Amino acid sequence: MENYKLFDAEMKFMNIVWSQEPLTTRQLTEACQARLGWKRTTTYTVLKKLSERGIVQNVDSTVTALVKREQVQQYESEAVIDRAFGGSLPSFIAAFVSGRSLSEEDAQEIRDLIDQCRGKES
Amino acid sequence: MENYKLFDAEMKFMNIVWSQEPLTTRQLTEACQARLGWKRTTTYTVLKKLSERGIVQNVDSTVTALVKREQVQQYESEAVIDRAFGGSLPSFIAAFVSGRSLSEEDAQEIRDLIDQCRGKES
DNA sequence: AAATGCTGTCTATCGCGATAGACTATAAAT
DNA sequence: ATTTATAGTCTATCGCGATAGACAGCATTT
Repeated sequence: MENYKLFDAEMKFMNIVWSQEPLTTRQLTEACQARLGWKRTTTYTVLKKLSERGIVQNVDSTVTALVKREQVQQYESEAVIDRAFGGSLPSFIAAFVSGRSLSEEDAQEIRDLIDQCRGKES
Repeated sequence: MENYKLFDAEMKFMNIVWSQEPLTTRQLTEACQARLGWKRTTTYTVLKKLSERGIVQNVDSTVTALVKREQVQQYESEAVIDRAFGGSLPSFIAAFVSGRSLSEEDAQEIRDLIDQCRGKES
């Protein structure tokens, strides 16, 4: 638990892990081959790197995530908002929806999130 | 107008340009020195790169942005949501607000954005 | 004219992410 | 025991972002 920053290749890799875990290293290399076009050893290289960082685990050829998708997403959301939006969530949302329209489902879900988030601090 | 992707150093640079434009190259190198610790030539290198990509302009030692902050923000918001949130804005917002609370101003601003975004398509 | 100063470019170094080939270890099959 | 297959590591290459030093062009100053 330190650095949840994932680089592009790592993020693609983790998206596969999260959506299919637990999975064997064999399944993993095959999935990375099929979906990302990676060679077997490339998958192992990334796997090793992420294992050392405590993001995933490989025990007896079974790979599982140690860090939840939500944790990485929390990091990512904060990072981009700091980096390009001066820390403002409304700025981010304004940018995303500009020229785009939301489905009623998404709109409602967002309203709920906002309402639910209010009214629980000093 | 093709690729609005800005790398970290470029984003920091552009944040200075956007917030102070128009500015002379001298002012720019000084601002980058003060705020980013960059040497003069580093600023020029980045400036050149971004000029070639049509992001900024340097005419008679006066630097101005050719691409608006909003355009880059639009790109950034879309990129991160694709990359890590499966294209879902609600997922992004949920991640960002988790464990955090919003000011009433931000909350209201977001509600307005969402409402305003609704009801303008088929 | 020589020296100084400022604008701007060119080239180089460093680190590192992305990718993969060569190789080792071990177990199973013949 | 030897071959074959599978798991995993180590090392290497490539590209490129980040950073900056050396240098050239051109005014202005002395």
